[in-house]
Amino acid sequence: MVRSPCCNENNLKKGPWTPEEDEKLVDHINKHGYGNWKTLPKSAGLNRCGKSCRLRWTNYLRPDIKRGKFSQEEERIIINLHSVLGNKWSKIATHLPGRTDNEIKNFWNTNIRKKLLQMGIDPTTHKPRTDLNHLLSLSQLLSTAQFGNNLMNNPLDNIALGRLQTETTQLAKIQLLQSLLQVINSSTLANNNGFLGTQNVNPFEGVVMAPASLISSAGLTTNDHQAFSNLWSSSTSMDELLDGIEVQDQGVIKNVSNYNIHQDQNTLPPLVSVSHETSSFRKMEGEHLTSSSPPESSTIFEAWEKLMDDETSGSYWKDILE
DNA sequence: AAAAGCTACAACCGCCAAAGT
DNA sequence: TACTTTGGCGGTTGTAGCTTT
Repeated sequence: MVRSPCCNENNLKKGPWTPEEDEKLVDHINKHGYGNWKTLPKSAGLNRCGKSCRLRWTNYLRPDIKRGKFSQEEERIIINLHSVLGNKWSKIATHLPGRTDNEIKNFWNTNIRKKLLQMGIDPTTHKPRTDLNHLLSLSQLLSTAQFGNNLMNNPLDNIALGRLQTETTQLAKIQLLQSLLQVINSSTLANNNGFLGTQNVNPFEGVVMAPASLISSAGLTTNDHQAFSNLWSSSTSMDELLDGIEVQDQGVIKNVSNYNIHQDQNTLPPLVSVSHETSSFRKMEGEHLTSSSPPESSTIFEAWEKLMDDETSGSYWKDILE
């Protein structure tokens, strides 16, 4: 049986609610409660369907609704719960007093989802994105890097082109690094925002989880993961970090320095503690986090932005862009 | 100053499950 | 047991207000 939408019955009003309608609804519910939504509009003197009244009440007029911006704590809770529950907005809402499922859903779609996508995280699975669009950006930057390198083989090569090549390669190198950071960040986000509260995780878990095509196109081998891990934790500045990465002719990572540490080939790549006493992540996040407190989600989201704001790396970017 | 584009959010739609008859 | 009603949920749309060009 196909039912016609209730709001189409008897030319009932649709669209935005007026203050007068709100007042009628609130007055009626305050006096009589809301036992039957079907009959409520008529007895309240509203030309609306019961469903519309219920939505208006539960999503907007209810006295216990908390309005205003979501706090970072609320944002963290939403991400945590979403990673477990998925798009079960009503269930998520039960953990956030005063917030409605609709409000949380909107907040997710307009804010969190975009942030996760920008970080290279699939908002559905909470894992590094494997879709074509994301990989496309990587392949594009690899092409750019290759373009820069091809100039070197051109007989018309000159000083200007050489400079262009150097800068293009450098930019590609940074962008490759950014892609890696996205993967690493997303892994760290998943680990730290999960319920496990893991203190010691391998930041390269995400790299392992990343699509093989991305890894191979970036020229990363297992040894590179290890080397990059070492380089990452030992670098004290963006320059130092970038200096450790050598880009190959084809624009892929040719070599990552700092192979000297952990060269026991019979062991797995070393875990890098996210306590970050010595890591660049720690440096990026500043000193406001204690090693015992779990990192806030905001710091994960903002990690790259902070890296860009960093005096050294920020000017580095500025130089490149200029 | 105006048009176009973007963002946030209220509201609607259609489906589903539980309760009622 | 079958059918109907009702409430709830998640996806989607419409639009007001803001920002950018």
